[in-house]
Amino acid sequence: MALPKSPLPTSIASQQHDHTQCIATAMTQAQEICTHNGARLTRLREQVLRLIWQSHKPLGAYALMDMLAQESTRRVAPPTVYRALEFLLEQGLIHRINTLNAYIGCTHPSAHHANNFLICEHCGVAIEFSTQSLQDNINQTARDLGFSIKAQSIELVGCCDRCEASRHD
Amino acid sequence: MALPKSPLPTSIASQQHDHTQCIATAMTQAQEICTHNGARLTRLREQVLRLIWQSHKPLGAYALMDMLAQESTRRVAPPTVYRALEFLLEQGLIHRINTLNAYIGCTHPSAHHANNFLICEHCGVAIEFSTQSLQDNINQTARDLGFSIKAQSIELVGCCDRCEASRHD
DNA sequence: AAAATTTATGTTATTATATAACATAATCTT
DNA sequence: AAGATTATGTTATATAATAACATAAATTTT
Repeated sequence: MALPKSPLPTSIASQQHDHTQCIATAMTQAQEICTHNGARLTRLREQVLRLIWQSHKPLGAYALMDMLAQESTRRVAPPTVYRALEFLLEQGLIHRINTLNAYIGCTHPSAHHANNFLICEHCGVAIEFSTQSLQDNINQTARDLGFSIKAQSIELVGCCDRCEASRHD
Repeated sequence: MALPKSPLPTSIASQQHDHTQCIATAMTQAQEICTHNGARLTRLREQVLRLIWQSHKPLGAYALMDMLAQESTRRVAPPTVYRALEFLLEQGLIHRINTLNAYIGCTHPSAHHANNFLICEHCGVAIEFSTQSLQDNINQTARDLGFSIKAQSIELVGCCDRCEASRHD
C-alpha cells in the first residue's frame, strides 16, 4: 500500500492561503498514515493534532493543554497532552521545535524527511523546508567527519519576508 | 585590534588530545575576547567557563550549579549560573545545545560563526563543525524563501566513528 | 460473547529547566 | 569620596516534562 503524496507546498505557511483546506488535508493524511502504520488516531490524538493545525505557529504543550481543557470543560493534566504529542511525533505527524519547546504540524508527513524550519520571530510562523542539495551537503559533511546521523534538527530563527515588508510600511 | 585566530581544530573533540591544553587555550582566548569586547570575565564567569571546558560534553545548568557548589562549599542558586551562562553566550564563548538543554564551550569563539553540532548519543560528546559550502547552502535556501537569518541552530544527533568502532569490538 | 490481553487515558505527585523581583556587594566613573 | 553602574546573592515562582500507578477502552483469544 503506497502512502499518499503530500499536496501541501513547502513555503506557503506564512502566505495567504485556504487554511481550512490546510487543516482538512492534514487530518485526512494523518488518518491515512495511521491506518497505514496500524496505529490508532484516537479522539484525543485527533483533537490535539487539529489544535496544532489551527495555525502554522508552533504551540507549547501547556498552551495545547489549556485549549483542550477549554474544548472539553473537564480538567486536562500534562501527561494527557504529552502522550498525544509523543504519539504524533512517532507517527511523523508533528515536529518539535527545540528552540521554542513547541510543536507544529508536519507539512509532508508521508515522506521520510528532515526536521528543518525557518522560524519568524515576529509572526511566530515556522516554515518547514527541505532541499536535496542541503540534505546532500549535510550528509556529506557527516560522512566526512565520520558521523552517522539518527536525528536532524535545523532551526533558522529570523524574519520572514512578509514581516520584513510590513515593518517598513 | 585584531582578534586572535583559533588554534583549535574543529573535529578533534572526540579524539585523543591534550585536553589540558584545550582548556588553557579556551581560557586564554576567552580573556582576550572579553578584553577586546570591553566585557568583564569575572571570577564566577571564568569558573563556569572552566567547568564547561572540563569536557567536550554539553553540561546542563543544574549540573554546573552542583559543580559550582562543590567547588565553593557555599550554596549556589540557579540565577547565579544562568547569569554566567547568559554572559558567556553573549560573548560567543559557549553555545547552547537546544536538543539537550545543555551548554558547551565554543571551539572557535573569535570567528563569526554558526551553531552547528554533531552530537553523539553514546559518548555524549558534541562536535562543533562549520563548512563554507554548508553555510552557503543555508544562506541561499533562506534567500530563496525570502527569510533573513538571525540565529542558526543545526544539531545532528547520532553516533560518532569512535563509538561506532567500539560497539563492534 | 465472555475472559484475557493489550492499549489508551486519567490522576497525583514530582523532577527538570529557567526566570522575575528585589537586596546587597563590588567595580567603575567623576 | 560620592554617585552611578554592573555583578552577585537570595527568595520565590514560572515553565516544561516525566514517573508511577489506577481506570477505562479496545483488541484478541478462547
